[in-house]
Amino acid sequence: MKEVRTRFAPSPTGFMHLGGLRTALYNYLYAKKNGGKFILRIEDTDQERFVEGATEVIYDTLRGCGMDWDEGPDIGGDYGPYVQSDRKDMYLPYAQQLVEKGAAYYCFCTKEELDERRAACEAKGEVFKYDKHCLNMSKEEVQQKLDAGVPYVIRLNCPTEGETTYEDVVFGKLTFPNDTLDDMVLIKQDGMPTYNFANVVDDHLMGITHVMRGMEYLSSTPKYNLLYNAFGWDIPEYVHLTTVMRDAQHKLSKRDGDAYYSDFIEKGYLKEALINYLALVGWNPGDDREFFTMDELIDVFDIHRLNNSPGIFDMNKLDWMNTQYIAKMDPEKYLEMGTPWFDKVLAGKNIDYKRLAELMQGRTEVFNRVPAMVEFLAEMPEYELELYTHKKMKTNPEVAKESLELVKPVLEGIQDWTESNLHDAVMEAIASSGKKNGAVLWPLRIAISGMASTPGGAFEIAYLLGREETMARLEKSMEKLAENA
RNA sequence: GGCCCCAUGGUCAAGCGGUCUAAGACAUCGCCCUUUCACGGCGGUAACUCGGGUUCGAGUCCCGAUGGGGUCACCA
Repeated sequence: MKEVRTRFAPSPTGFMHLGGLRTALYNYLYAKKNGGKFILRIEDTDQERFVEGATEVIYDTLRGCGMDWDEGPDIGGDYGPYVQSDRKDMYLPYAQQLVEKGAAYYCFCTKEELDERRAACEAKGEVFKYDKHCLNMSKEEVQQKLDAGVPYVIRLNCPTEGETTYEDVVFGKLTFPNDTLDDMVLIKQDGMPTYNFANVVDDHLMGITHVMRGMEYLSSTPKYNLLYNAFGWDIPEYVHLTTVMRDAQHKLSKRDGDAYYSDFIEKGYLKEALINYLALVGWNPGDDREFFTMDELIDVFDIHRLNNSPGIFDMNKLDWMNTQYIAKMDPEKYLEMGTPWFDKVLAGKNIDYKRLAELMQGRTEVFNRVPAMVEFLAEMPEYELELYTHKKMKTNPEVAKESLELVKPVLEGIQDWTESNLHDAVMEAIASSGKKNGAVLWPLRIAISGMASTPGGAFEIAYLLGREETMARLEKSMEKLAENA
């Protein structure tokens, strides 16, 4: 059996779209699953779009996610170069070969002429298709123009009758009427190949066996096949992937800040969670498992379980999955990742980050939500007296006042300000007072945090705050209670 | 608009003619646990787009309608 060779062929835009990342992932998984090769090729035939540092973004993202390529621009390989602009001289001869075979032809129509004809067509509400105007030019006439240096493009000569059928792994048999096929340009006026042409030539030259790409290429694939056939090359297996959507009618988009890998990383999503979730949009293992490491994905990945209907990228589920990954991560790693987020609001506050991290790890959904959750430690927030009212805890401002009066001297008597000392002393006082735990602990926590919910109970918060700050906050809250009594 | 693709709960989805009075997960709701929140546990609400066929039998096959998406560049 032939070695499986897949490829990821992004154009360097400076950003990695999640849809693209998923395409890369599936290509990677399939290659690894079959002991094949995963190739990275940069498609930069459009010189006007060149973006500085864009290839690095691609490298960093793929490597960061654990998708190492076997051949690529930076590491080479037997089929290089792997950057299309470095291969630009390779394409014209292939196009000329097609012209000789009669499968393609020179076209001297100018852009302006074409635009005019296109506009006229649209005005009549018709679909514009190149009319093969230059197809029947005599050989001599063509040569004459070529010799005279008249600018030209080379076009594919598509059939106008019949239909083309091909097989796609996820969509099955696909049939297109030939009269909808446009004579696409193969070589542009500047001598560079078009994306479509370079793609076919490169895929063949690089021995790509499985072409996995977005389904937006579904309807141009018949033209690709025309090319393969004209050259007498083997047609690769096609695996068209559905679109990753934001909702039923929109793709993930740049505008909403939810399209790029970097957007998510900056918000504090873990790349492992992102990859894991992304793998599940449009594919499933056939059983109930949802958590996978890269190696596990390689193990279970099956190209035949790819879905053929578009999937919506569910932020809710991503959040949930991210929460799970964070909860399971190494505590030291959490501390390391969480520290910059703590620093945003707690820098210079002398808070025990290690303890804070322990308390926060199980409550963190996405790191960018961390600062808002811990900010109260830096400064006591303004709060409403209503916070003291909690039916289940059997407390209200009245009860709170009493409870705090009970607890204050106890706290003052604690020598060594540790959580367990705090706990033991206060619990003992509560027990001997005959009060309910909640009726004391809820008010205490409110009094020193000003928050309905905090990343820990009264003792944890008191510990984090330290003795001095805790007592200061407590006294202030007691005054507030007294004033409003 | 032409052509192409798609169609199970709010979302991801299992299902590949009978075992579907349709699995699981997220979200949502309720209860339990608990010094808050969260975690966790238990339970609930919630779907085969519609209409024709084919068949003894259809979520599963066919046709049509509807809805959604894609594509129609000397962009990739």
